[in-house]
Amino acid sequence: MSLKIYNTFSGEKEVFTPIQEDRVRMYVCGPTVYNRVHIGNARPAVVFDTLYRVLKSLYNDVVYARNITDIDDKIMKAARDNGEEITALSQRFAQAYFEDMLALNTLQPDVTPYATEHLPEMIAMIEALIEKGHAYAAEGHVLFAVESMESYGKLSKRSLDDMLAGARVEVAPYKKYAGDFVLWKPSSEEEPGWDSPWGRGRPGWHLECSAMIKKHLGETIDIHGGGRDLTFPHHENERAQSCCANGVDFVRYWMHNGYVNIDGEKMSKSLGNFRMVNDLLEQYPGEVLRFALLSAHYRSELNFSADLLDQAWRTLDGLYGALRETQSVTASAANLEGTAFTQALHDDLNTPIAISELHQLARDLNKAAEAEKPALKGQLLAAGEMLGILQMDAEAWFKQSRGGDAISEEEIEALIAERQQSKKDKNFARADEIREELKAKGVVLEDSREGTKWRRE
RNA sequence: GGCUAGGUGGCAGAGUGGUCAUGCAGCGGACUGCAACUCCGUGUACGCCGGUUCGAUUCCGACCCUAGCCUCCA
Repeated sequence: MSLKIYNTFSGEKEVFTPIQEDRVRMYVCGPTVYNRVHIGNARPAVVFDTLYRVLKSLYNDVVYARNITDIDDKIMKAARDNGEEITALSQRFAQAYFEDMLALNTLQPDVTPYATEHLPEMIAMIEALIEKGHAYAAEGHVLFAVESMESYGKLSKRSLDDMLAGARVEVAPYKKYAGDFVLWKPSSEEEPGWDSPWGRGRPGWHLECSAMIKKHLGETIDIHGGGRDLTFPHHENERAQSCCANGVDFVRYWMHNGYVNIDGEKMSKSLGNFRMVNDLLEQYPGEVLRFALLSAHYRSELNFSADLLDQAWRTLDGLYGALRETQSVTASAANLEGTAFTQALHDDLNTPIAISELHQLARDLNKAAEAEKPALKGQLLAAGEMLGILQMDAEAWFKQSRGGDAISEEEIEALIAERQQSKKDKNFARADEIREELKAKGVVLEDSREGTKWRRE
């Protein structure tokens, strides 16, 4: 048993070894709360939630932190546009985020730190950086001097020269070097701000994660995750701040998930081609969204479409079908250790392979002799739990609404009863008529020895 | 321009130097009053051109194409 993780820093798949035995500290970048989140934002939440489940199955002491960025220029702008208090707006969208993520069956992280609650820690970190010669104050700003760090750029694999050669940004006059980034910036009267040794102002974006990681997880953590687009500049800068301020290694394993694309293009707030989780949840169960996100390997790009979601839904139907057929079977406790399913997840979280094993388990369960069913059902449920799926009551899964104004359960049951009588009377014409009538309303009937089951589709 | 990924069957999506991914859809069969579910069977797939090799989708090189980062961004 050994978990392997692809480390962005080394560019290789590595055997995962925690700093301390049986103890793992993981941090994942959470949302900036100025908007509902889109499905692309949901991907890291789902991916690292799955990793969290795997880690918990392997280690006793796992702490997972995911932050809320509640101070940011975009939040300030949104609040101004709405004529709303910043805190009211950020709290509203933080709450919305929690609801969306809950719908995707993500477990609650152990720690959810807020940027605005860590100003003293951030200011202390800046002071340490200035003291050690890695930062300087200029015109109310404090900047990180990237040239002061020899390995700056190593995470994102770029050299300062390359970056400046391709730079499309005007260099602010207070910067000593074009690549320097902001640790602290001044706030005007109407802007939110905190008192600091450099005047009233607010922190740069990267600083909060550095400060919160140090406070909640320690100076060196095991895993730091987030979307691929955070590699640079966000994580590169976090790394610079933390390494230089603390003088020790910052992160052992850096993990980055690929994008969710729409029509082959990255989905992003700035492109305006995003699909909001909240909107999608009106048409699809959260479990379908989650499954769709796990259907590709986390480092691959995932092309998002209605077709993808429909396929995900049908696939889950198939898996739930096996559970529905064995509803009377009591699942026995399962040990997934050493199974192909577990091996797949331990191989850099290969969820597509893990899912293919789920299909194998479902097929085995469908074919199994009675005596073998409890064990197989237990395995299927345990594997599903590791992926955060298949935990719903199977009957309820098939009866849940699939959007639109649906026929009620009472009406369905009444028609099924009528059909049952028609069949008894050998009135198959009427029986078929009812089948067709229900099918037109999105209800499929399945006859079996035990009676008639139905599901929406 | 610099840097980084990637191009797999109708679709989604793994993987590998030499019988098989897997799923959805399709087709054939079993089952069924009819269906559905389920089960069984079924597919000339690996961007293009060279090279290495007994053998390459998998290794090497060139080329074409796509996406991403270099600016807020999961």
